Amino acid sequence: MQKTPVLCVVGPTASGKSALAIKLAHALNGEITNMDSMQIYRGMDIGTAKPTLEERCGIPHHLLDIVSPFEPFSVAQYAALAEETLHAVYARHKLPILVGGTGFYLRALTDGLSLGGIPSDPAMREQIKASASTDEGKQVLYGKLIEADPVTAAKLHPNDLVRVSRAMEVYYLTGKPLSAQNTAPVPERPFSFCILGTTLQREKLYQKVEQRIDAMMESGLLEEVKQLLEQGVPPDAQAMQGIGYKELVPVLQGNQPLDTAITLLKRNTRRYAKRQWTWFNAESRVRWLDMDLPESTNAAIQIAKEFWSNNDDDAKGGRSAETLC
RNA sequence: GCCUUGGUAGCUCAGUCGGUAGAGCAGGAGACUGAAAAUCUCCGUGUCGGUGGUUCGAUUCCGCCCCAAGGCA
Repeated sequence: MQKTPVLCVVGPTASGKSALAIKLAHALNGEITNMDSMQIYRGMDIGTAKPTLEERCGIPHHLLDIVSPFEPFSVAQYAALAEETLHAVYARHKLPILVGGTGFYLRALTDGLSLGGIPSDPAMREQIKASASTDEGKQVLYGKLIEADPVTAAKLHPNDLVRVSRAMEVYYLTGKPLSAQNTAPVPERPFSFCILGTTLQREKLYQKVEQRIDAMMESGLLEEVKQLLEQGVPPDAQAMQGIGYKELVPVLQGNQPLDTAITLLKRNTRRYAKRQWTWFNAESRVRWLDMDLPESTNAAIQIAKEFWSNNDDDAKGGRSAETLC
């Protein structure tokens, strides 16, 4: 079976993924699919640095604005939607370009995580969360996991409430431990990936992060957060845990001075970038490009062209990078 | 010019009744199977301002010098 070629652009936040992706799409007749866990949400534009219509330059962008900020969302949902989208783009003889900084989503696609088919249960989560609201509660919960699923428990730290909770959730829902769920071998992937990583020197990236956040504030990030709250999006909604949102909510509630919140926002973004580096550095297939070097864009286009022509006989040369809007 | 108080980790500071030092923040490294921008783990050597002296031994006590803040002229 013919595999669907997928060009990926990954990397830490503010390293120039979106801009590079748009150039690649132009040069290679591609369409972009979002791989960012926050840009999927509607009404969250400034804080997620979602490319504006103008920035999209007429390139079709998929999987942006597909979820209401009231709704939770998961990797499994993402993987299903993304697979469908990537195949559909390819069926149109366009190059599918996957862009975003969510490493977990990438892995779900590249490795075909056997996610087990047990969706989350909000009520169950609520209950588990309540039971673990204290330190003792956490210990008790972890103790239960040791009994129910020692294999998973051994892999998790007792403090990692999110994962301990999920393991218990699966156990309560199915009566079977999480570690016994995903035993089927992962089928071969219907995709062939070429992964480009955009990066910058650390200091330069951190500088760009600062500038970007100042620019976001000027563009009305506070107003955006305010609107979400006014629409009734609860502050503990999954969407509101995004960087830029969770820091500004207390400001609007009058519990935090704005300058403190901005300092926190910048720090959290730096730490996020660091986590993204950690994730993508561990992914050996990534071909890194220093976006501070002017030749990187053309190098990316070269790599992409080669990849595209090796994977699709119909690959027609698109326009050159210089003819952008 | 004189007096006072400081000068210890990138920052704010603690401490050593003389046996070469430690918190918070910042930062660094890592993990990650349906919350992933989430969640979690681990990581603290620095001419203790400089220089002489006392001492077996000084970052700690004493002298002088430099720097900073405040006060008096």
